Amino acid sequence: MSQTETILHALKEKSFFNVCEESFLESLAARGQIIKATKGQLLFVHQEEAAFFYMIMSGWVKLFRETLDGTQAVVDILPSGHGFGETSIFDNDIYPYSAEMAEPGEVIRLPLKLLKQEIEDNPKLALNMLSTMALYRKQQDKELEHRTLQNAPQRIGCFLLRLVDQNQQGPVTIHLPYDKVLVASRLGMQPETFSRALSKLKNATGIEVKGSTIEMESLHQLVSYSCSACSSEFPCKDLSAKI
Amino acid sequence: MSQTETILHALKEKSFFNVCEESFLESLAARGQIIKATKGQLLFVHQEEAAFFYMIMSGWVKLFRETLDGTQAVVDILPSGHGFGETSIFDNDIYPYSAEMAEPGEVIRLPLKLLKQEIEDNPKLALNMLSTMALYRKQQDKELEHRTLQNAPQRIGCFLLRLVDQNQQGPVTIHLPYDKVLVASRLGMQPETFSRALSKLKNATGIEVKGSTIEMESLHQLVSYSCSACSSEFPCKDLSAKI
DNA sequence: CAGTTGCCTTGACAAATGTCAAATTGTGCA
DNA sequence: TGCACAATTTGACATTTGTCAAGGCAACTG
Repeated sequence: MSQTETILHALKEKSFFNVCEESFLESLAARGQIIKATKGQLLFVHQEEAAFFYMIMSGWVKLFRETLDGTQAVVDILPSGHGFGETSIFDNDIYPYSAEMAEPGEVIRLPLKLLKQEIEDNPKLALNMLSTMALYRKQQDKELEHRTLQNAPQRIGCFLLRLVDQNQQGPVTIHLPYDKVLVASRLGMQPETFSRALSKLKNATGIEVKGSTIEMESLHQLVSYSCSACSSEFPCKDLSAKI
Repeated sequence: MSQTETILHALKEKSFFNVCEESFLESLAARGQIIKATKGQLLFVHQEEAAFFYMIMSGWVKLFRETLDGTQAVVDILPSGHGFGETSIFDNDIYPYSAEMAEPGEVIRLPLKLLKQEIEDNPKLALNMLSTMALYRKQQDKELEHRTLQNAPQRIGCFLLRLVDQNQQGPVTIHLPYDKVLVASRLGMQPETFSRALSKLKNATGIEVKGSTIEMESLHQLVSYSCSACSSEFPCKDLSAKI
């Protein structure tokens, strides 16, 4: 399969684009590039002029901002299937954060101008984008709430719950999707705090921690520990916002 | 002026609606209500079905969520001129937070269905809404960043800077727009922490604090203290996102 | 297999923030 | 004016989180 065909295939998989003509997707795919990126590779930098938006084929992407002295605030860590960088269309074509590969993988790079034009020309796509942004906004609101209401062990518990099918009964095994250091930054805490908070969570809920694998009798233990400090009842209905 | 005329006038003032036909605004206004609300009055509750969106005529509105035990997380505190509740259109017609008057005032209540229909029918309005949401999202991202990178005194300094014209030279006087308790909650800290953090800020930057009035020789003192722990350089270009 | 490296954990301590109670100040009203 | 009430500040202390340094563990390399 040619690179363009691969991209076209990926675009068609996204329900976000299911309101677009085939011809548009073809011209978009023709102008796209697949980028194989190593761990830590920078994709773009905060405040830079935004010429592309991205879709993740594999690996994890960290979105972050940093101060002059290099301290980072992680905005999000996105999995395969997600898109990012597209909001710059409505923000003066400036990236609102930096992006780098947190785990090696491949991303598709697509010209933002084409998407912008299509959103202006195709009202249905604009509506899709509104839905996407509303969902993402809700998630970020919840993130902020968690930083206010939940302490470190509770945030970890909530993070774990979001990794699994929340309706499953009985024993559960969870694998951390990436480095503990990265999880820590994702949750807005230091690696040391993460390590200690995970121990506390273990003592409080009886979960088993072996390296990056976590096991428990049932989700219930985590739920009562973490969700009590959250405004949403379990099960959490928030899905991931995807482009 | 009749109530409907008052509402129509308010709608026409918003650039958000400048892409709409007069006839739409008239029918929207005809279905609107002006609500005079006392301090603390609840406008709607988190998770409730969303039938209306709102525009603030006067007073301040607090958006928040709370856990079962009543602990609150303040999402935002909005000034006169702002709209809220409209994102429910893209979120299953459910309010993503509760809203109450933080200071007495008047709000306009408008049927969400009409707006929803118009956004679906009028692509330009959809684009306006995308811009609004992108701006709001950026602000919330920055809020999250601040909670991560700035300590309490720095967050207060940043809050103060956002209250004034950032380009003015020389002496500056700032009035806190609402209760210190409310400012504290807006910044995600306890009232006691706010009080002490304000003292620290005073010692660190030499600002003068008299009740809810704050004076300083120049903004520069605040800038170097607060903006060093932020990813954006001063002056901050972020305006308020308004419907 | 030993050495190296990176990731993670632990200890010791410091700093920031929260909690509870009490003191103080400010404000509106009788 | 002076009381009553709300808002704010302060003190004392607990808890949480950060910081720096050291140690342990596991994977990788030569």
